[in-house]
Amino acid sequence: MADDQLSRVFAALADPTRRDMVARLAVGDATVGELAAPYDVSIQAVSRHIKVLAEANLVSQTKDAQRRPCHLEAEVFDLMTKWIERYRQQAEERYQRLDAVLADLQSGEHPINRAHPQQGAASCT
Amino acid sequence: MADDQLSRVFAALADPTRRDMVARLAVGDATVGELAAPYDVSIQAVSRHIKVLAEANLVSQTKDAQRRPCHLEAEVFDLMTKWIERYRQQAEERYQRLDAVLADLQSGEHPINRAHPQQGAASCT
DNA sequence: GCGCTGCTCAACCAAAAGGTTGACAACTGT
DNA sequence: ACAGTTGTCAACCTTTTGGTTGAGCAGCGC
Repeated sequence: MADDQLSRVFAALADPTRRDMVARLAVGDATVGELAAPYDVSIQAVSRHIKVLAEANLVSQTKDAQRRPCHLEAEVFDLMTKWIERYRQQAEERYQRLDAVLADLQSGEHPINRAHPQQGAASCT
Repeated sequence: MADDQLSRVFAALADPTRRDMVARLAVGDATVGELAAPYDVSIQAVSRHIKVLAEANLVSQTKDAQRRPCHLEAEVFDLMTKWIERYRQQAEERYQRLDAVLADLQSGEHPINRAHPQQGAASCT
């Protein structure tokens, strides 16, 4: 995995166990032990999962005696959403442009030489 | 990596090279060779990156003579966005509920026994 | 002070990811 | 028909990941 923020976030969420933990933390903070309970892996393994989530800034841990309550940091989600939204929109726009071209062709105005705006030539703005 | 859809998508996007390819495909379809050009890895490596993206249903490939043009399938983004949105909202709601509790405490009405809706007890609906 | 609880660190292991090179399949164009 | 282009598959290697167990640190309660 590369060590940039976005890669860490995606990689952290690529594991179903970790996604599950995020889901649990969304309803309320929980200690390491509480988080570990539902799974039949060692508590050390869970501790490491949490570490991965923490390094992706998806959760933060505070101190409460021996306990280390975990808290979900929802802001990082924005980073992902922004990335996703960007390319989704771009792809959609491109799709609509394609539709326009096809419609144009149908109307028979410029019969040839417009169907292949090959790769990049279409990057308006 | 686990083999469920969501895991595959997140894992696929955890690699900056693959994210980069998605970005390029958002502006327009491209062949394997075209996609490989900017990177100084073998074309086989790129081919495999594409395979990963394809298995995550993020791209599809068609045939054009020897070429295999890649096309971005933006729909899968919805899957991620939905997952993210769900837990972001849940976390936000929880945050607001906490605010309400704090305000309640401030007003001095129920001074004790409401500050710890411990883990899960707060799961309304 | 001492033992228990809660968690993390370290060493180790198996499996997976990501890269390489070499072979080769499929299609083009002459 | 044959050479060249484009892409994939297979074998191999190294690094990372996710799990294990054992040791140990820190804080609480008695």
